[in-house]
Amino acid sequence: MARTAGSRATTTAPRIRAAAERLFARYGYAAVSMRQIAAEVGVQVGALYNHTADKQTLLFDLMEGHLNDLLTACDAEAWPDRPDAALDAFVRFHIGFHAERPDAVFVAYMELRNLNPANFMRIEALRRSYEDRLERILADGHARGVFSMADTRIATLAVIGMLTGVTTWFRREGRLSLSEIEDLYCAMVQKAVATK
Amino acid sequence: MARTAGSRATTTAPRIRAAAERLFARYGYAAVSMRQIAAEVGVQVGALYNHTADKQTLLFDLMEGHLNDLLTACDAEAWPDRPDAALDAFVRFHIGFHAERPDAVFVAYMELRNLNPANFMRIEALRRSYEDRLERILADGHARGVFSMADTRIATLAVIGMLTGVTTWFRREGRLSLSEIEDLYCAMVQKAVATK
DNA sequence: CTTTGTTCTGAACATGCGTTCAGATAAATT
DNA sequence: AATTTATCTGAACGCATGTTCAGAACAAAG
Repeated sequence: MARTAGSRATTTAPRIRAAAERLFARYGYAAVSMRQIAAEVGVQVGALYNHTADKQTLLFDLMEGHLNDLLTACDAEAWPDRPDAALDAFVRFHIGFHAERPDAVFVAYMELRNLNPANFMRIEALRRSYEDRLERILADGHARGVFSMADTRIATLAVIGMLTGVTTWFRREGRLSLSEIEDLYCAMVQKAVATK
Repeated sequence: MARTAGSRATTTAPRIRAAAERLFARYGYAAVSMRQIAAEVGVQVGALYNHTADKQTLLFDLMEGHLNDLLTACDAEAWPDRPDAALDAFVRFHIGFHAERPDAVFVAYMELRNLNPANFMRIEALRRSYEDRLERILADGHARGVFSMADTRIATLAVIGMLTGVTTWFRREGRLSLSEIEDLYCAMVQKAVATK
């Protein structure tokens, strides 16, 4: 037997990515073998190499894809002009976007050390670019006297950290709905950076 | 050749743990081999098994040791009675303690998925126990009318997330000193949970 | 219906893995 | 000084790893 009926790259390639994302998120990049990914897709190991150069590239493509999706979705939002409204929008966007793709988020945040230096730098640049969008909102609010924080960069990191934490414990069946959680975080973030 | 001069368990065992912690933090548990750890210690692979049952136990012992240190240090602090002062103390304690041992923190937060279920439950219980110490401060402040947050549990998770984020970017040679960072976070955390 | 190009299988490659163990050597105890 | 115990070396175990490749099977194009 060789090639089976109905096999096509446009089908197989995304299935490989999906399987890799699931497995990397669950067990970690280094702990997952190409054979496990192949088995999940229902294909022999060798076939993977028709769709990816190697395991490292597979990881990088997942991360880059996720961060590109994030930036694209972020730029597609309708951002209010008022800084406090924009900050609310950012909090809701971040929590919502991340809650929808926990596996991608997990991989993008946990597997950085498994990237080679060149790939690491590219991913870091994308992440920094995302953080900058929040930093701009905070800096704008500060300039217009709506927010008051001693250090805008640290405030950015603090808010990102606070929001990203949600991904580690949020469960759809949990006590609170996503929009309730968004409300709570909006309130806390606003107070944290508000003018006294 | 066999056993070399000056070899003793009281020396070797901690060196194994230290090497494992460093390597696990840098490359991840699954990506590090027992042979790498042995080479770092300056010993043959087989010798590791005089000091640890297996690789999994080595990981678990590192995590458990770190969390026990954390809880012990936390309980040894002199906690002010006033909730706002206690919260400040917690912020400073958390940031300071974690900044001193970045490798242990990294391992304890990133390698949870490499624990077997029984070990995972024990580590999670320790972590939850630490979170409870913050939650008690917040709940106390809420009861005494000093703090005001819609949901104490979520506020706990938000603060922990915010503080833990520091570990991912803090560098001793960075723009701000640790105590400056503690000051900034104290201010933001206090505002986030303050009565309006 | 033949040709062309794509995508698969199945097997192989060298290398590395966690773990075990017999035997050697050093330290501790008597 | 002799004996016991702890700790190490060096080699081996079976198995898994990422990657490659020849050849087979399919889909699409002419």
